Amino acid sequence: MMEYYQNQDKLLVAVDSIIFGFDEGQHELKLLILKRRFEPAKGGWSLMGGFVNKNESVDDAAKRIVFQLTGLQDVYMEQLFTFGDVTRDPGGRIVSVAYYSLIKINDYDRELVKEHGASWIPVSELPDLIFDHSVMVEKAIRKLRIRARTQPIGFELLPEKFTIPQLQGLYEAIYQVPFDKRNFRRKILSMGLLEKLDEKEKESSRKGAFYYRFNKRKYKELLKRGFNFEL
Amino acid sequence: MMEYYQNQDKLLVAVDSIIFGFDEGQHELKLLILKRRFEPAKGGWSLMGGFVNKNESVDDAAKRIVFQLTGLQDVYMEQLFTFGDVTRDPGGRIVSVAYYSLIKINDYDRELVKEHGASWIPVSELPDLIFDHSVMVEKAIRKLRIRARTQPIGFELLPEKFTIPQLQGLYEAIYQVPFDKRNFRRKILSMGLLEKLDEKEKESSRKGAFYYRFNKRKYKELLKRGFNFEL
DNA sequence: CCAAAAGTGTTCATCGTACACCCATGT
DNA sequence: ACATGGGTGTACGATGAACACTTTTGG
Repeated sequence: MMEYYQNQDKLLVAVDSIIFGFDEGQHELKLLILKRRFEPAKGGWSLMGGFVNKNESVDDAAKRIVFQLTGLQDVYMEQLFTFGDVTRDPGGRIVSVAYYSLIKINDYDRELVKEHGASWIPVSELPDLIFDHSVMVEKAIRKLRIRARTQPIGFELLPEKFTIPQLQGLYEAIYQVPFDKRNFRRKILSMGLLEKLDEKEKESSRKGAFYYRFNKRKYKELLKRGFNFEL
Repeated sequence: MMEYYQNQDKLLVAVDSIIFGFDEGQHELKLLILKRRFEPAKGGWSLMGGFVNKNESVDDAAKRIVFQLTGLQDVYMEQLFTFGDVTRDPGGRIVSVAYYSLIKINDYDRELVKEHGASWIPVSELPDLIFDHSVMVEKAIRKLRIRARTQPIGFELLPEKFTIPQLQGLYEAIYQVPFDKRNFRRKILSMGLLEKLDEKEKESSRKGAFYYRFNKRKYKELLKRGFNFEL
């Protein structure tokens, strides 16, 4: 590639990843954070991060970081914000592009997570994080809430087949408030985006709850016609 | 500053600025763009941009860019998105953080704008822009619309005193749809954020329209009590 | 037969939307 | 007196919120 733009400062560009997971059993939204193994701030709780390489897009770097920690590819991931204060990292001048991603909490590679010294922590019990990472997390939660109301991204945190009560539990975990189950069911079904299956989930109740499946095709169709999802 | 993090790639980091202005007379939202004076893509229509210096925050760089072109400080400005594809700029590997800002279209420094070869173009008549700048602009318009409905940022594009019809014209320019004036007036006044003044604006009609002023103090108070603005 | 979660309808208040006429004034 | 934009009220339908009982079935 030709190089124009001489004599300009070059900076370290990093990616930090806010990885949300949902724990069906415990009705909680969790975050994957790790103990830092190097200076500065060695031993502090931190988000998973890494530097963007010269021949790699920032998006790809973010995917790589999540893959390194969880072994997962094709995860829902969205750019959050870029943090560019001069002194945000005492180890050097680093511009950090933060991403958040959603993973099904039972899918990840436990070995990789253990190797990196990472743990799942409920978002309501997070310790202080290094540098500006706590700010990143707060911002991510706010954005996640808006997105979950506005687009059906919450579904990414559940298995392909899920029950209405599970879905409701997920939304309650994201918003930290209880919903009325009649209203919730009516609203979500009235959009016509869920297919009822014949099968029942029988773990969590005697009666059993019917499984549903999200109809992605139909969702895309409706989008084209100006539909907008709103919980 | 100690330098940890050796042997990592450093990249050029740029800021690109999407500068919106509102033309009261013409009921149009305009964008400030310029003809590029250097390679690559010399002569193409471009956003105002520049590189982030080592000892300058990314936010400060964005403010600097807007100041260089318009002579304005303390402008409403918000980070839009970071564009990080490897080949987005054929002149080199550049990560660009895009910002958008709103200015009162009669405030800017005409000399500076002329020096830079910049022009105000209605958003509905934009030419093709270089690189990924058109994508940036589309994204900015989408975000501006959401923000304007959700936060009273539109007010930044009007003088301190404005009339209800002016405000409505602004929103119509942002959304490119007409609103019912009775409903608009009712809704905006029902929030209790506008103070009616005794003075009338007499340019645009025989009868004259009362001036109003946005009450920032009251807005912040309401925000604390969980109020949320929604047009 | 009982505990535990799934599932189901109705009422009411609120809000958004559609809609048409009078007012004030400068020329 | 008339043209121009400013200003006002009401009726109707849609939507969101509150609320309690029946069903199923494993133990």
